[in-house]
Amino acid sequence: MSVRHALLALLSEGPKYGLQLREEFEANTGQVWPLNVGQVYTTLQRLERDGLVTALADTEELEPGPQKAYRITEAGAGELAHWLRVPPDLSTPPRDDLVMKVLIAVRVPGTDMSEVIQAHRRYLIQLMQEWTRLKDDDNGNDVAFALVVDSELFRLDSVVRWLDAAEARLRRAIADGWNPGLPPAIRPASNGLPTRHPMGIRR
Amino acid sequence: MSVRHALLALLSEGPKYGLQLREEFEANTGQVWPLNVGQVYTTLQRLERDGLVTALADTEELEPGPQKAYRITEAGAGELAHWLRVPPDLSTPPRDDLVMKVLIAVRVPGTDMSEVIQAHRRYLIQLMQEWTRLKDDDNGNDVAFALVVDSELFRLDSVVRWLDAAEARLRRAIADGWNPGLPPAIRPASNGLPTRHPMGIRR
DNA sequence: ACAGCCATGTAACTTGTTACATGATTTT
DNA sequence: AAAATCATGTAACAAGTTACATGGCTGT
Repeated sequence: MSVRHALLALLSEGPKYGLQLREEFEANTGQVWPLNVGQVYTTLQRLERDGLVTALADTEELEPGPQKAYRITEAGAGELAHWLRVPPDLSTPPRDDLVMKVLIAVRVPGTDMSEVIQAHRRYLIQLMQEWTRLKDDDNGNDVAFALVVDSELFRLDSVVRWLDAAEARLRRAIADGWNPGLPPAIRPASNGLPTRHPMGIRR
Repeated sequence: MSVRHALLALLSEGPKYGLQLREEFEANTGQVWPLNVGQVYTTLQRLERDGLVTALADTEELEPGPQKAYRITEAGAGELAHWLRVPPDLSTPPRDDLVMKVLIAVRVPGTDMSEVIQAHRRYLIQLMQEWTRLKDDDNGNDVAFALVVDSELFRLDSVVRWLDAAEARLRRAIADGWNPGLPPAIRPASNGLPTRHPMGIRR
């Protein structure tokens, strides 16, 4: 969702072309987040269509050759500044695959919830160890790399801690006779109330 | 990406139809993760196309009416069991919008990195407070709600801690004379080596 | 009869993916 | 001249979003 703005930001330093944008994007994220070239070109097309960017005329080419450079526009710079200033709407949290898997595992007949949790926990720990080793090897040389790896390590750590909390809570709930998927009526009765999002956003 | 498997899991309890699947999905995630109906139908079509699910014949309808129920197949149950058992490949971490924004903010001329970080930090703290209040109000009544909200709280907390660490690290780096976007040559020289992903995956 | 909900679907669009096609330039 | 790599693009698909269309059923 933010590749668009990332390209805009790189272009705010001066006119650049497709492959160059990909290279700088990947360098700027410590080579941890690959960016496929196809998306660069389609995104540039959309940016141009939306007037945030303009293709350089042949007469003002940076270098001879097949490169097709783009320059950010006034509107583009405005959009970028706005994006930097305003936090995105996070009132409906993103669906998380692993959380979903755990919530679902307890409903699927014949599934050992703890086994699912522990298998994933082991995998997460292993990943964290590998990232930590890579970070130590780099030894703070590449600031972007350190920042991106840190973000991943912080995230993985929070997932592991959630897994532990979730397992404990589920154990307790099940011991208390909680049934995750109380067989719902085929056509559940409506209570007549509009569905209300917990954060107060009416859908 | 996992709505597909979530629907498969719900269908593993017995035949169900579109709107019912959406209702149970949202109930199972504490009404925190909305699921749009259109996606339910298109996902069911893909599941049927892939042989993981079959539409019930009219002669075996659950109830008279316009509902169109689906039943999980052997292949579907197998796919579901596999998904539950095997952790997903996380060796290339997902791009995170906020991390990207910070990495980019330091490159955009005329941007106060600390201001961007602090504005987002305040917003995250506020969100965490709202979720915490909602969770307290519910008082552990809805286990699914508590688990989903916890996952969000854990995640937001890790983001806040990353923001703090990132700001400190960036301050230090800048003080040491680090320049995020050393003006790259228009056509950067290739070092001849294949781009290597940090985790060892060759792209 | 008609308003409103239940239920299924489709259209148009964005973002992202992998894979392939096509030239231009540089290297061997 | 051939091979490699630089550079731009397109096609096809998956997954997600919002919005709209269409019918059946229910309650007033």
